[in-house]
Parts: sequence; C-alpha cells; structure tokens
Amino acid sequence: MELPNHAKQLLLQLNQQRAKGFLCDVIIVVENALFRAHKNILAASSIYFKSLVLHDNLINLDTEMVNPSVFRQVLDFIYTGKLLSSSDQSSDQNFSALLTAASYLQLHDLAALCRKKLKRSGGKPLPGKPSTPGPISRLRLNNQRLSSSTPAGPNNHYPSTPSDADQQQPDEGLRDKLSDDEMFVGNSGKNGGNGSSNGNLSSGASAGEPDLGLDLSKKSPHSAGTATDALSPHSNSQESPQSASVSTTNSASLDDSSTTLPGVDTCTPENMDHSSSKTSEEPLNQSDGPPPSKKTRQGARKNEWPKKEVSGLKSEDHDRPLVNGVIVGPKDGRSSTIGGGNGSSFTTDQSFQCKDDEEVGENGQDHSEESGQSDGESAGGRGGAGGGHQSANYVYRQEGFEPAFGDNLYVCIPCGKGFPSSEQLNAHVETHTEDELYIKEEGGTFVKEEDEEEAEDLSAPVGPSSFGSETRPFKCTVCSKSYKDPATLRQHEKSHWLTRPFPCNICGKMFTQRGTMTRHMRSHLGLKPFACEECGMRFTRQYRLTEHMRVHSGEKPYECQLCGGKFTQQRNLISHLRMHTSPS
DNA sequence: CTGGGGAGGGGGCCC
DNA sequence: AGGGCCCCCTCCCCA
Repeated sequence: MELPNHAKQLLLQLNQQRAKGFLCDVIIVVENALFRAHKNILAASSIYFKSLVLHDNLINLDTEMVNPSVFRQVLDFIYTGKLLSSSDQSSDQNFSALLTAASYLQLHDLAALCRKKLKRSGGKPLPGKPSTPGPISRLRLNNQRLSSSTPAGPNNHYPSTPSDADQQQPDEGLRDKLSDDEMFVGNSGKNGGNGSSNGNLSSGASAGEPDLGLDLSKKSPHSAGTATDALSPHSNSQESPQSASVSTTNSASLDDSSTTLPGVDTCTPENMDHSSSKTSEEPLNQSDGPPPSKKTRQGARKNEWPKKEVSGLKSEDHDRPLVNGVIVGPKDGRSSTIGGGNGSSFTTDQSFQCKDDEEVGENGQDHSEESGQSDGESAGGRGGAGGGHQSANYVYRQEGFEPAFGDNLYVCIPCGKGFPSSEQLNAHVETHTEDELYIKEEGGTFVKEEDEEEAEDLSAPVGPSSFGSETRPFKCTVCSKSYKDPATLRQHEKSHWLTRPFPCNICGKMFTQRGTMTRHMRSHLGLKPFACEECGMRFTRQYRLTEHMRVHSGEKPYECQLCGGKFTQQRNLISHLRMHTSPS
C-alpha cells in the first residue's frame, strides 16, 4: 500500500515551510544573500551539503562557484525537483552557471540536467568532474560567472524534452504540459534522491570540502548544544513567546527564504522581483533560534533577542551596499531606492551599523558618532551596487552627514582626503600601501577609533612599558605594548589596522580576531551552547555561565572595599564603585 | 520617577 | 581556536 502523492505532498509542505522560514535550521550565505533551508533536505540532496550542515548552521558558499540568483534556482530545485529557468536571452549562461553550482554542491541530478540542456542547446558543458568541489572544480570554470548584477533573466523557453533513459518522468504526459519556464527532473524514485546514487558517500566529501562555514556550535559543557538544539527553543521555553512570531517574521522577510544582505546588488531585476513581495524592512530574523526564554525574573525580562537580533543588523542594513564589509557609495552620491513602493525595499541610503543603540533617522541619517566600533560600518553611505572592492578604510560619507568633507563625499579615511567620485577615491586608494593601514598615532589626520582608545585606556593593565622587556620582548611599534610571544603581538597589531580582517558574513561587522567574529556569529544564530544545569538558561559563552552559576550558588566574590557590599559579578562591583566615586 | 543592584548580551583583547 | 577576563550597554526589578 502506498500513497501515491505522499512524497510530493511532503516536499510541497517542506517547500512551503522553507518559504516561511518555518523550522529552517540552516542559513546559507551566498555572496550577500541569505537563504534559509532545512538541514535534512540539504543533507538528503547532496553529500556535500550533508557534510556542511552537519556542524554548521551557517553555510558560506563559495561565490566563485555560485551566486545568489543561481543558488535560488538550486534551492528551488532541491525542494521541488523542478528547475525554474529564468533566463531566455542567456539560458546557456544560466545553465552553465547552474552546472557549475550543481557540480560544486554535488547535486548530481541537477548537474546532469544542466549538462544535457547545454549539450542540447549546443552550449559547452563545463569541464571538470562535477562531483569534486575541491580545488579542481574551483577553477574558474565559469569565467562568465554571473555577477549578481547580471542575474538570470526572465523566462526561458525550452522545448523541454529531455528524454534520456535515466530521466524517467513520473508522469509521461507531464513533460508536454510543462510550462515554458519549468523543467522537471525526471527521476522520481530510483535513486531516491540527488547525489546518493553515485556511491561516493564514503568520505563524506571531506576531501573536497572547502573551508567554508563556521562551526558556531562549539562545545557545550552541559549539553550537546547542537545546532538544532541551539536553534530550537530549549526545554524551558514553553513560554517562549517569540516562537510563533519568529516564524511569522520569517515568513514576511523571507518569502523566498532568502534575504539580501547589505552588500547584495539590489539593483537587479531579479532581486526586485523577489523583493516585491518581500517586506525587506523586516529585519532578517536570525533568531528563529530560541528567544532567550528566561525564568522567573528573567522570564519577565524583555526579550532582547528580537531587538538585538542580528546584533544590530537593522532592516535597513540589509539593503546597504556593502563591499567587503564596507559601505560603498554610488557614483552620483544619491540615495537609491530600488524595488517597488513605499521606499520599503532596498533603500540603500541608510547607515549601516551594528551598534545597538544607534539612532537612524527616518531618512537614514545616522546621528551617532562617526567613530563607532567598526570603522567601515559606522560611516554613512548609500546606494550603489557596491562596485569595486574598497577596503574598510575607504568609506563614502553621507551627504550632509559629514559636512567637513564638503563636496568630496568619497573620503579616504587614512589620509582624510575627499574625492568627488568613487573612481577617484579608488584611484587614490591604490596609492596607499598596506603599511599605511596602520594608524598613525602621531597627529595624523586620521582619528583613532574610539573604542580602541577606550579599550586601551581601560583595559591597560598591560600598559605600555608596564612589563619588563625581558618577560615581554615583543613590542608593538604603534602603542608600545609588549607581549610574550610574536603571535600575540601580531594579534594585537591587528587592532591597529584600519581594515579589520574578519568580517561577519551576516551583518558585515568587522572584527580584529576570528574568534570574536565567530562568537559574534553565534549571536546571529542564537547559538547558546552553554547551558545552566540548574535552570536551563543558556549562554553564548562559558564565562557567562560561570557568572550565572553564582546566581544559584549565592556566591558573591566581589566586595566593595568602601561599603562592604558584595556582588556576584565584577562588572557590577565596578559599576557600584562608580557610584561611590562619581560626584552625584 | 529615580537610583541602585542584578543580570543578560556584545565586543576587545590577552593568554 | 578557544578560554577567560575586561569593558560597555542595556534591561528589569525593587526600594
């Protein structure tokens, strides 16, 4: 006995869930677009995905191999078995890109389909072994690689008669009934799914697995802290009020389960297509993970996750043009609102910042101070398709926002020169050497980052020359801090760089240390691997848990020497001491 | 309403 | 890479 439509219905449901972001437990980052999906589905379609989703909730795909528009088709294919072509003027190019992506992702059925299509239409299938997403296939197979600004276009019209023996149509009449822009993959059953038939399940694609993605679900001393675990409401969160709203939000913001990141080229017709029904002002709700449900008084606390979701990634931020984590201004310096209506979607003139309490005005003006934590992101910028690859040092300043720059809105931060156009700025940028990325301490035109100064002021037990050079022989040439080993010195020196080397793939925030960025990513994904055994509260960091445990133990190790007050957390003692010392 | 304390969260940075 | 500690911000509760 067998339900004839069972598989079909199931897939339909899953695809609908994907569209709504419901139960999606993985985010795939392609260039600057986000796609939500279900790990199980991905894992079932490709061993490559299987290996990726095993440990990661955030998958970063190689942009050399796949771009957002192609991946959208890929994902549609995975969930429907249908290939919705979207280009008629360049179908070969589209299929070529699809083939590259399918090969890279080890979606063998899709790759075969594309190959056939290309063969049939006279196009050249791309060379290389499709199932080897390693360095070999990482060659620039698709030198016509679709940029996000040249997406697959409108409908493609196929004769759609792939009639290979291995492509058994479940419904032989179906092919004739295909709409012009759809292709069906034929094997409905035999192989049971993509990629599983080639017998290369053995090594789990580890060989060719690119170094992508982050394992953000590291270590949980008390619980497995698996991705799913962390992404789903934990056991104590019956009251988790966000659960429903989260999926609602997802539904709104991810109608096609993808979300545009700040740097995406939003000017593409396709993006517009997909954005038309998208409430892009809705922030990407990364928090389909559990809102921090808190017990007792914590339970009454306002849930901060939704507010701080994506760590300050505001809705506007998604639409910010961003190149390498940098906002890049348009040539004409004007804001551009793309996408239909209300200025809601893809307004690219808002400031992009990760600060929690930033104030972004109605018109996108950022009233917060310029020198935020992240150099690049704190600067206002606008519009444009993110042309060029400027480093984080070179930021377009928003009109009327930094009047000191006058008409030269494109400003090179290291030297402070303004330029009237991005081209001129870019040309100028080339003249800077990497060494100059170091902040000149002495009276340079560039102002040191505020938080760096703070950090150094406040956290400077390791102050300059506070240690003997014999124990700390490695001295920073910029600030004279010294370190025990060169690696630490190198690490420290990065804090002087203007270009922070580790950008967050989701919000673009830049970090000086990979670990900080990884930790930051956890907050995007709601990963809280550290669980309290007493109350079940979960934390992103071990240290937080340690602190928290004092709540249960009643331990208050921090004592005020002035009044004898005791505190569970040192920071609260410090705060308390300020109360003693402050005049009021 | 306000100030102080408790506590969650994020980033910087050193080890 | 991860741990740990520092900092800050913020929210909530309560007196």
